[in-house]
Order: sequence, then structure tokens, then C-alpha cells
Amino acid sequence: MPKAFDPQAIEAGWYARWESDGLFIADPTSDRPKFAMCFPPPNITGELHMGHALQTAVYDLLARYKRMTGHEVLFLPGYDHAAIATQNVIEKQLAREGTTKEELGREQFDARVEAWYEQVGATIINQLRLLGASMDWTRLRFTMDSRYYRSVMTAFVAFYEKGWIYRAPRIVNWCPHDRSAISDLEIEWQEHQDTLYFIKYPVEGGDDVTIATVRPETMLADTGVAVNPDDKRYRDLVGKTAVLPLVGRKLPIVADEAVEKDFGTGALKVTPGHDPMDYDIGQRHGLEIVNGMHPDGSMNVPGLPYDGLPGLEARERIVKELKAQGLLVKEEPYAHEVGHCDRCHAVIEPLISEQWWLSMRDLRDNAVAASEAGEVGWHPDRYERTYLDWLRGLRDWNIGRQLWLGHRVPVYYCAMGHTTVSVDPPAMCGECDSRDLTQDTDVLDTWFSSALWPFATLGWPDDTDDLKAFYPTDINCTAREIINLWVSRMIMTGIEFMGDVPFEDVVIHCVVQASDGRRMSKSLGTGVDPRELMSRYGADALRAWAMSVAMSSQDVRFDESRVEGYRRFCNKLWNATRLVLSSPGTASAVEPGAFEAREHLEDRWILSRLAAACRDITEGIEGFTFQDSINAAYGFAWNELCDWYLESVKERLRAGDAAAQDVAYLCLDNLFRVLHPFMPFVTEELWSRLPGDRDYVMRADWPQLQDRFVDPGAEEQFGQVMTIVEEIRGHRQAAGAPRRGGQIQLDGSIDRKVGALAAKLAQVELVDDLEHGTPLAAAPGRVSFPTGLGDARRGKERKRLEDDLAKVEAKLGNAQFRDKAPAEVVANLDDRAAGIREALDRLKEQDS
RNA sequence: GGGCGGCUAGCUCAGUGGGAGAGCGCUUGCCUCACACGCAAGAGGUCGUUGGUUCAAACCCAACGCCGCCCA
Repeated sequence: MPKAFDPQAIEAGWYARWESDGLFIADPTSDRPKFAMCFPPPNITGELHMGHALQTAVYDLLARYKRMTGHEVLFLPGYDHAAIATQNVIEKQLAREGTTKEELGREQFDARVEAWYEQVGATIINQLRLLGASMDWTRLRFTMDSRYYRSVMTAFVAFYEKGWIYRAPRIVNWCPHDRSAISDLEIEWQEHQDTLYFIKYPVEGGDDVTIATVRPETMLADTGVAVNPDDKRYRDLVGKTAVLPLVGRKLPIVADEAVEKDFGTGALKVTPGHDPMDYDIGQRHGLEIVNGMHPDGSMNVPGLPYDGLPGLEARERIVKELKAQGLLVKEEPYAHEVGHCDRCHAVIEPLISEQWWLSMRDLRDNAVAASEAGEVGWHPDRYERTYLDWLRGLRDWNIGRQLWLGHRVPVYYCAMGHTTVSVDPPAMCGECDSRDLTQDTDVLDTWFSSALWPFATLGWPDDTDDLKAFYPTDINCTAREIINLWVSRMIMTGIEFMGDVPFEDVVIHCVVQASDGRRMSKSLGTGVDPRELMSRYGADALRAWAMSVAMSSQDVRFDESRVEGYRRFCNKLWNATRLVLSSPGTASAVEPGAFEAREHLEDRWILSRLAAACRDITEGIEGFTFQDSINAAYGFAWNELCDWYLESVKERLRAGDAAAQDVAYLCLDNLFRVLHPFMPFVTEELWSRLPGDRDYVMRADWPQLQDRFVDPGAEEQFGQVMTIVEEIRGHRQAAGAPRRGGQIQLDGSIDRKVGALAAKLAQVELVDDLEHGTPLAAAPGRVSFPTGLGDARRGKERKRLEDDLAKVEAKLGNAQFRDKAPAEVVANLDDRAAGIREALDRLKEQDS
């Protein structure tokens, strides 16, 4: 066995063996309890980042744990087409090549997209394998697969037939670069330093009114002026007509409560075609809607000199002209938040546009009710509010996108203007039998298809075995920013099409930040590549780190040294195994029955600790507090098993002591089982090296040690050993004595086993009588070293004890404390005080 | 603007009402036949600030400050 653990040497081999032996494949006909998770489709726009690594580690932990606890596990992988993001990537590629998608044409463009999906899909899958994700690759799904496509069409048609999908003009977030509507959730807000322009609009009859705006170019599409009905300043103007400068359009002046009196002048120019609030005001007062902008963001004002100009250029010229006409009252600096497309970063323009909408009323109400009824568990539970707050304020969903990439809306028009909606392309018009049909050019929002993920991947709308066996799934794990985008929509569609929520629990993991405390950013170069980490530290180390932070708080700064720490932990496990394996003879068993007659204190102690560790680890997983599990495993393995137990039994192991071997193997065997979901590779490797006929730890049973090994007496006594040993070592170091040698004497009140074990571990000789020695604080007894007494430490120890005692006594001296505190708290403190006094007395003996 | 989270050792973070913790880093001593990716012993903290509740506050409450995230 090599001296050091080398992750590269073992990882690929084990993954290939698990996979070729079919360990990842789910059997829908199994009679075991089912456990299913449909892995979220990672965006196929690039490579996996730390967030994906973290999320995958959580999923795979649960998958492996559930397999070991007797479940039939489906862990289904897949990815989505990320229409807008992918189209952006391809367009950037084309731009670098000096061409555009329009020049290329749809067919060529589709081919480019295909090639990209193939390339990036393979990269993503490869990275999930490197992480050790035990996914059922025979069920890999992609949102653009023909089967999945059909699910999406079926959902659209079903909604349409219910009357929930409709086409209507509304204000949308328009990305002039992508020339598509985008979702509210795809907007990034950034503060801009802009100018607030105060512009005078003449009013028929000789008056005038001044409005304030940051976007003067939109005035060309103004169709009204609004003031607050309570605003006394403008009361007389309501009902009159203003005249739009530069254009001459007549603008009714209306009173509307939506107008803020305190903003600007309190008078608002109403542009229903370019502002959501203005649109609403326009609807209430019957104002005309003018669309003043082309899809590329340039001005659409035929007959005016600004027609066709880019927005900003138009703004400059308009301001200049207003100045010339004396209509620009003043300019003020103004800071406000401006929306940008989170894919291409273009400034988003609110724009009136004919779009496909999905009514949210019933879907939303059902999703709210399901969560309120406790059908979905949230971890941490505070995220339920994030979800509910968003849902309650939810408006109809704009599901259409004006892109080249995605699921085409299954709506067909004939020359007569009839509309046919159909899952499969219809041969003829449903109304007039015309065969001259054209399909609507809109595609669906990627989230519309992803919303169907937990059942579309299982074969819906067909009533498949998978669907019957595995729906509803058990867990969805994701980042909190995905709650609204995706989780809520899966819940809505799951209830609608399957009659049940798509998963029982939602687990929200933390966000990994760069070391500067901000989001990792590719453009700033603050991102960290999980593959690089794995190549340096191994997948197990990365996963163990991920589990130590995933659920601990909502953000975590990335700290490479912690990943490195878990690689060292792997190496520690490796060497502990090496030590035990090097002991002569054949271990008799891994069968716990052999341990009924346990003589050695250290054996009883470590088995008791093993049971405690297994319990803590299991509880951490069940409660989604994975950091508690990994901490318990780490602490047990390193601080208890390696530092104390193996040190205690080294000689016995070397001598081929069967009991020590049995206990050591039992500890390692169970430790590797409970660590397997956290660190699958190293545990599989080491478990396979333990004696006996072994299958895979991956399909071993989860330890059920329960109370069999719990032994409070042994814990108490071994605790005594540890404090005595630590004190002797402290004296030794302080005295500058050599590493071994010296004598201790302990009173008869100390158990013989405790004394012997302590002496062995502290490398001193246990004697019955010691003439000159430093008294111990930890136990009645003395220690001496060949080079001196070793009392340099004594003064300090005494000070520490005295300080401690003072604190405790101060508390105990408080009558109100004795009066009101619970009896056991008082008793505990009394005990502590007594213990400290005893220790101090022992130290003082020396002085007398 | 609304919401959420964080502020504890030099760094990254645990700790939810009664004894301030871990990993890394640092200091000192050790290549002790599992491991120098190691062993042992140490140093290091008015637990963001100010009030309040309580016999008792890192922990509960209020206000404030700073950092970050989500949403509008």
C-alpha cells in the first residue's frame, strides 16, 4: 500500500467500476421504498462552477445515503437548452468570425447550436463524473430531446385549451440587443448617474405644465399628462389639454392616484407604450398607446427628424432642441437603478409588445396552498417566505421569447387568419381545411420547459413505469436565486399536471463567494474551477469541503486551505488503514458479535465513540445539517480513532492481538460506510482493502449501531486517561524533558487500567511510590522526569485554576442565582467548584 | 425601496441562554518503524456598537453601523 493517498490514482477506476456494474441504474419495479431526485438542468452555456459542484455534492450525498439505507434510488441527470444564454454565446462566436445569425440563416444557425450542445453537454457530463455523481446515465435528459419537446408542446396545448394561455399586447422588458422580451427575473439592476430633465409642456388656453423625466426621448410617444388628484397645485389643469413639444400631439391632462406628488414637479408625462405604470394609467383613462421604438432600440417616429436614431443620440438632439425652444426648465443630476439584460448587459427598455401569456391565477393559488399545507418542506425553512412572497405578488407569465432557439410555440395560422393549436404539426387548418399553414415564430421561455422537469423527464405525458414509481420525487436542491425562477414553477406545473407537488423537500444550499466576499465572477476572474481543485486535492476533498459549508449559512467565502484540509484528512484515513492492515495475523471478523467480551478500556471507549459518531452523522444527514455530519466524522476519525485509540493499541496490533484488530477493523469499516456519501472514492478504495469478502461500500448497509456500544463508564474512565496524559505531556514539555522517560505515581483511588494506559501513552513508568515528584492537578498523583521535576508549568496551571474557581464561586455566591437557576445548573457548578478545589489542593500539597 | 443573511482567534468558519471552539496560519520541540499531507506542546478573542430582558447573554429583544445576497 503506497505511503500517501493519491486521489488521481483511484478515482476514475472506481467510477468506471460502479458504472459498469450498474450501481447507478434505478429499477422502477423494485419493491424497495423509492427515492428520486431529478437533477436540475445546469445551464448549458459553459462549464460547471463551484455552485454546481456544491449542489452536486449535496444531491449525491443524499443519493448514496438513501441507497445504503435500503432505498431504490433514482438520480436522474440532465441539462437544459438555456435559449437566451446559448443564443448569446453563439452570436458572440459568430461576431468573432465576422458574421451574424441572419447572414448564416436559420438552418446553419441550428447546426451551430447542435454542435455547441454536443460539446458543452459532454463537458458538463464529464465534470459530473469527475465529482463522483452517481447519476443514472441511462436516463440522461435534455430539454430539446424530441421526447421532452413533446412534453412541452403537450403542456402548452393543455394550458391553451383551458384558456390560460392568451396573446395580448402588454409592456414587457425588451432587450434591444437580443430583440426579445425577457423575464423580470433576468434583469440585473445597476445604479446609474443620470440627469433628470424638467420640460415645459404648453397647455391649451395659455397655461403650461412642467414634467420631469430621465428619458426625454420617450416623450415622442407621450399620449397624456397625469397629476395626483390631491395635488392642489394642478387641480385647475385636470381636464385641459397639453401640447406635446416637438410633436404637437394633444395630451389630455388626467388625475390619477398612481402619480407621486413628491417626485419631480408632481406632474407626470404618460407614455403608455414605454412604461408599465404609464400603461396602467393609460388604460384607466383611455389614453392612446404609441410605440416609439423599433425592436433594436432605435426611435420609431416616422416623419420626425429623430426617426431611426439610437435612443441616446435622440435624447441629445431632443434636449438640444428643447433648449433652443426655451422649453427645458432645468437639469438635475439623478441617481437611479437601471435594468440590464443579465445575459448581454444591454439596457432593458420597457416596451409595448404583443406576447404570449400564461395566466397565473389558479397555478399560483394552488402552489401557495400546497406550501401552506406543508406539502413542501423548506430547508432552511425561512425560504418558504421567499417563495410565498414572490408567488403572492405574481402577475401573468410572459412565456414567449423572440429568439431563434427554443421550443417553437405550437400555434399555426392559415391564410384566412385562423389559429390552430396542436401538439404535432397539423396537416390542415382546424377551421377552414387550408393546408397553407405557418407556425408562430415565438419560442417558449426556457423556464416554461424546465418547469416540467420532474415529470417530463420521467416520461410525461405517457403513463410510464418511471412516472408511476418515482413521482413525486423526494428532494430538490438548488441555490436561493432559483426559488422563483424554477422551484416555484415546478411546483405549479406539478400540481397542475400530476395532481401532486413535484418533490417533498426543497434544500437551499449556500452561495460560494470569492475571497473578497462578493459573488464569484468570470469577468473579474474571481471564479474558481472545481476541476482544478479536484486535480490538486481530489474529488473527495472538494466534496467534503462542500458538505462542510453547504447548509451552514447563506453565503460562504471560498477558502482553498479548507479544501486542502480535507485532502489531508483523506491521507489520514489512508494511513490509519495502512497501520491497521500492517498488523500481523488475520483479523477474525468484522462481525460485531465477537465483541461481547471486551476487556480493554480503550476498546470499549472507541466503540462507544463510534456509536456516537454514527448517530451524529446520521442525524446531520436526516436534518439537512451536513456540516454537523462531516464535523462528527472528522473529529471521530482524527481526534479519537487516530490520536487516541490507535496510539493506545499500537503495541497490541503489532503483536497480532485479535481483539484490537477486530475493534480497529470494525471502526474503519463503519467509518468508511458513514463517510462514503461524503467522500465516495477514498472510502470505496479503503473499504475494499479491509479483510474479508467485500462487495462495494457503495451498496453496503448503513451502520445501525444504536446503543449496542454505548458505554458511559468507559467514556468517563478514558476521559480520565486523556486529562492525565495531557498534563504529563505539558509538564514534560515545560521541563524540557526528553520525549520518553520519567515516572508517575497515582493514588489507589485511580483505576489500575486508567493508570497503566495513561502511563503508556505518556511514555512514563507507572510506579507505586515516588519520592520527589510534581503533583498532578488532573488526578491524585505525582510525576517526575530524569532531567528534573517538570514543575515549570505548575504556577501557570495554578493561576488558571484559581481564575476559574473565582468565576465559578462568584456565581455560586449570588443568592439570586441559587434561588432562581435550575437545580441541575447549580449542582453542576457546585461539582465544578469542588473539582477545581481538589486540583488546587493537590498542587498546594507540594508547597507544604 | 422591500426582504434575507453575516459581523466570534491573523484568515475561513462552527457554536441558540449557564464552562469561548475547529481547520488553516503562527511559536516551540520532535524525521517516535501509519501518516512531516505528520506527532506533541503553546500563543492568540472586551464574540460589530449601544441599550434592554434575565439570577445569568456570543446566544433573546430594540436601535444603530458595516459587508453581502435576493427581490422590486
